[in-house]
Amino acid sequence: MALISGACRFNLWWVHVDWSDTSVHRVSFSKSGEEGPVPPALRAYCAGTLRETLALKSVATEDTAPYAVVYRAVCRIPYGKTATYGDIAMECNTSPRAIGMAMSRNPTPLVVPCHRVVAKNGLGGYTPDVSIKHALITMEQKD
DNA sequence: AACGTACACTTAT
DNA sequence: ATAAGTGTACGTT
Repeated sequence: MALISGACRFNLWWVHVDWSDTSVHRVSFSKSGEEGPVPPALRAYCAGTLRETLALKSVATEDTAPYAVVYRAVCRIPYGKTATYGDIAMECNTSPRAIGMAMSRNPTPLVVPCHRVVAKNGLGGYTPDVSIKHALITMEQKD
């Protein structure tokens, strides 16, 4: 199976996706890009027409992946809602710091909705830019 | 309100 | 094998 590389636009950003027909391998953001093939569900999500958690498989949730357990817990966060690092940590029987590390190393943002994980007191951080996180949360919470 | 420490885990030396 | 870093949380000052 060949890897497909494509991109679609979200807000003011481009979402680059490396994926096969069955699972997503890598998702990244940049300010410029070119239209290309992306999973239909992901495209719909970026367009704001898919109002639920992506059901795509990600390499991040494979059993062999380091933070698989954490990523699965993150996927459990319902669309439009958020959880704190502490919440996830409790679910995984781990510490908030491990969650932060897992999120920062998340190979597939969006597919694993790490943007729904926020700090207890506010937004928390995000790479490459918190504005993406904010835009995503805003989009999910708007009617 | 600010500071320090503890939490679990990964990556680099 | 050891040390330090990480998008935190909580208790104490």
